[in-house]
Amino acid sequence: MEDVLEFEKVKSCSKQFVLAINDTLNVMNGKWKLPIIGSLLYGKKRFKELEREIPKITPRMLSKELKDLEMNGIIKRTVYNTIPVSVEYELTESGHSFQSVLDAMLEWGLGHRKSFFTNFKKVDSN
Amino acid sequence: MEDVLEFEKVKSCSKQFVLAINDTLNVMNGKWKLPIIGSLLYGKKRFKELEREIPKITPRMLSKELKDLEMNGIIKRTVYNTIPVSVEYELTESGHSFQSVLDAMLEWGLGHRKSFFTNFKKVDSN
DNA sequence: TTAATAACTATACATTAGGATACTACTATC
DNA sequence: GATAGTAGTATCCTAATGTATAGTTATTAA
Repeated sequence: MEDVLEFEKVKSCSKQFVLAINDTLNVMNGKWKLPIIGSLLYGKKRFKELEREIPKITPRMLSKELKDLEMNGIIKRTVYNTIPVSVEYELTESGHSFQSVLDAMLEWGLGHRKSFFTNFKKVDSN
Repeated sequence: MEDVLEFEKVKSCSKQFVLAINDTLNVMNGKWKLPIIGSLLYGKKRFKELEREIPKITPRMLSKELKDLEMNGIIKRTVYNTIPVSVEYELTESGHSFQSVLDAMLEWGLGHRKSFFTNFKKVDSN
């Protein structure tokens, strides 16, 4: 309830509006962030597991994007003193809640595909 | 109802999942698409109006991004036979419905900022 | 006739993102 | 001793993205 009020309040305040949306944009920007988040939604993973699960990603890119996501508080990195060391990556609470954005994107994307391929393409071929 | 079912159905089908999310990502990708969509949410605008409303955008970028958005069925371009010609840009239905994605991004962004500046930063300064 | 506005386009340049490839340190296994 | 696995780094290079600046066509207003 309180959150809905705050949400409505902020929609009219463009500075905060822009900052919050920009934060969200930064979290997903680039070619690899969403695949990484998507993969971690199903549980914690190690570096090599992610590398295998995400087709065509190079270790350089994976390493860079993981650092980015960690700095933004989306994932948590844990090092275990095994020999050799193993490292696990998992989503933070914020990271998990990001699924709501993915859901909105999925829903809009599906609706848009539908209307795009019916309305627009037909008009185009006249 | 039907849409919710379809939504759930598709979440388990990763190919469509990825395509739809990628569509959504493409719509907002780049530095200028969201500012343009944001500006058009408040009503139709002409080229020069957009140029004035969006700080630092160059006509080259504005022109390019408008074409992109038009091709993707997000905005509609109308030319009027005034002298000299005037051109108006407005969101399509799909374009307007994109606000749901922006709302999700805003809501997540606000929540994330909150938890980021309380939890994370405090832990960081220990 | 010079300037201003609308709606762009053209050219050249700079920056950034991402890709290819090879390498490190450590250990275990064949 | 060679190979493989883990978790990455280091370099170099190209392609995509964005910026700066100027020019175009047409018309009206001073």
